[in-house]
Amino acid sequence: MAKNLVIVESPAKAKTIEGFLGKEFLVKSSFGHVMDLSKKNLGVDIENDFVPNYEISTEKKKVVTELKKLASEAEVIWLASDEDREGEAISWHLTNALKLDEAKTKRIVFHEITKNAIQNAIENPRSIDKNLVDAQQARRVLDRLVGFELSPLLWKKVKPALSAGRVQSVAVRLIVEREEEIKNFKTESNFRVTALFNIQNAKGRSKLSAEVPTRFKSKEEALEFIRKCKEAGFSVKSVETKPAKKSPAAPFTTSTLQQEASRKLGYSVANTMRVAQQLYESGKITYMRTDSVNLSNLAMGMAQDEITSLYGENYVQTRKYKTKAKGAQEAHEAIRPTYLNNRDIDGDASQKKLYELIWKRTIASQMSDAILEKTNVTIDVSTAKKDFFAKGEIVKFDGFLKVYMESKDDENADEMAGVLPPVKNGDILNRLEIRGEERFTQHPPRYTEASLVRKMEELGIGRPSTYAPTISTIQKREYVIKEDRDGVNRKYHCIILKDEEIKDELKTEKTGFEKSKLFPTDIGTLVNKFLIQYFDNILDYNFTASVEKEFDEIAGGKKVWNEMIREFYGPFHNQIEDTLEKAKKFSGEKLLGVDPVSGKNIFVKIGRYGPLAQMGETDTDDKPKFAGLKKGQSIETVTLEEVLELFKFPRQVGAYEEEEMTVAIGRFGPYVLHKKKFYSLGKEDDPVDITPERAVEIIEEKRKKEVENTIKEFEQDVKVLKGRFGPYISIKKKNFKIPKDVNPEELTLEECLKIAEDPKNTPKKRYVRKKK
DNA sequence: CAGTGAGCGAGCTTCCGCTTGACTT
Repeated sequence: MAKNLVIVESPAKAKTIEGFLGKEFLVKSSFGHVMDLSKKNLGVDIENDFVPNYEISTEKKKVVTELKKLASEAEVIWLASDEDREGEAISWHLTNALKLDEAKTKRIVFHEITKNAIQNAIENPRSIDKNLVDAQQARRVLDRLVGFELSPLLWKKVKPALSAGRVQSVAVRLIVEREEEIKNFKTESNFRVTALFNIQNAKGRSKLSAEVPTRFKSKEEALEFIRKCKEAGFSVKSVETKPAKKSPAAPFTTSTLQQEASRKLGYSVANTMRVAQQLYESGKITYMRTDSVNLSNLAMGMAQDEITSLYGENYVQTRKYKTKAKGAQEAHEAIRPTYLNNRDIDGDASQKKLYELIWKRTIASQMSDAILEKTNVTIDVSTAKKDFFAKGEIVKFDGFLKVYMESKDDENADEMAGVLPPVKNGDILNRLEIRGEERFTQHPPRYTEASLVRKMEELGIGRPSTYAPTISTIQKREYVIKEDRDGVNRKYHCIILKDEEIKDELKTEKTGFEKSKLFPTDIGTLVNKFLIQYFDNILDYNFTASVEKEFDEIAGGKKVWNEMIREFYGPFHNQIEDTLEKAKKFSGEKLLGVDPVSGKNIFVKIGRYGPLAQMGETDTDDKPKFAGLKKGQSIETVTLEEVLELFKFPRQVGAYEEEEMTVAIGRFGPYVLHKKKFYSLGKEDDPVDITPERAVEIIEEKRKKEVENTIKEFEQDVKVLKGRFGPYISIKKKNFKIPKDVNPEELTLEECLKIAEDPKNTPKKRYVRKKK
């Protein structure tokens, strides 16, 4: 029996550490928090100093039982959860849940998983820092109070099953406000004049491209300048060179890994985390949920060796990076390969790609600066005051650029200047072509998942472990949708001077194309408007920062946690009560126009099931007619014509097999109804003008699929079917799983009925959210 | 998945952070 029980948060970490500690130590994991506020109710006793009602989380009962048993058998229990607010609380909850004897219990912390660090920790135990625990309790209780009082208010005033919280509501706000900025953005155009020159000097003949650094406000101004260029002579007025350097980016944190994997590999935030988890579990990288840019001395040594052997000593420049993130807790190392001499790994393609990215970023972070030389050439135009400029950049020493270059969100923000041909003062240039192109100002970019994470980190909102879940929550609640949008064609003017001729052309370019961007939905916009109107203090971008400051004071022993909560809750709860009383139902109703046939008003608004159109008033005797908006339509942009189309459903499209086919638009999109069965229309089908032939085709397609998915069919209501999770038995629309040792091909009717009777094969009545 | 929408009212939804598998129709 082991004398010592060490408890860490993650099982992968437990495995590693056990190797360092030897036989006397058993290392186990708590799998994160084991206790949390009661899920059934508020979980906080408002009347009684906000005493939290903690429960052992249902999914943690098993591990708690096991740890309790092991703890009772051990002589010393070492609580080795992370050294941050949450980690301290985990240790404290463990002492309570496992009923640990204080005399036998020691709290230890380490920042890196090395033998030295861990042995050092064992030699320097401490006790649980109750102030830090209290800071966590304040954080937890505040989030619960905000979430569980705001959400029910939304159910009453806006729509059921909505949610609000300190983090998610601000994330939605960012996206809604960015969309407003874009809507209000006035595009302006100006003219950019560029030139291509021929240059002949002692060093030979070459080409040089240059541009006028200031833009021309109008076509006339650009044209006037280009006319002058037609008669002008061009010569080099000055050549300036100056040294410059570039430094590598810091090693990855969760947030920067998500951003780079998104830009360079096109991964979603959730995908990045899934793949990183796999790499972590197989021991290939260090922990992937971290806000630290710090590398251990061990890692820096490994990097130094690897860089020396691959590129030579002059490429090594070890560096310690400092975090810039607000509220960083730095309980872990930066994300890096466990062994830096492994340049590639075994694994699937996505693991290999992500690993390579992490390897490059880590190695580059310990490499020399790149030494550059920047050159600016000014070209005089003999007939005009304005000059042309050419910018060049040469790499004198590549340094870290040999391995890795961080990418940017805005691809054309910083165009890499190329290499310039050799030029000197007084060189004469011959113009080949001069162009004046109309350019447009651009609205601020929409957020991607990854750029939203970066913004949240900048505001100190959310933690590495919650970035991905938060982004998924706001999409699940349908506050925000991630999608592509087609661009539109835009005409622009282009003036070209070639030889002695000036041409004015009208060209076309595609603009506004969006790929995997976050757009607010009608519901997101409405909920945000409601929250801003009544709870601007909670939605304030600085709310988290200001409560964090108070949590720090609690952690420092300068404040008592439930007094802080009391000061917050009093006014907050009054706000809730006030809003409950004063705010009317918030539906975002908008009068769109009048139905030309009936003369009734047509409104659009948010209903119980989402955006809808309404014909007629609700407060008259005549019942109004309703129609849900189609997917992709929005209250903001839908037109009267489009809404009138919606009221044409359900419509008959003809008969098939002597029964009517009806097309309508339901909760899950347009469908054909035939013999009481539903057939969803395809993406390319337009329900307005679908032909009877196409409707029949859709019906037949689905029937064919059903046949393909049927393994066996007994009586009409007893079937063995192929599903998403393998074969199953369907009896009168109820589904039953097939035991593993049964071959579904060989099932008989009696066996099926018998399986259906066995209670362990019946589907669990688990609550499943209807929203995807 | 299920094809609604007024109003009535029962009974449901909900937060953030720390961790992974078990399980789904």
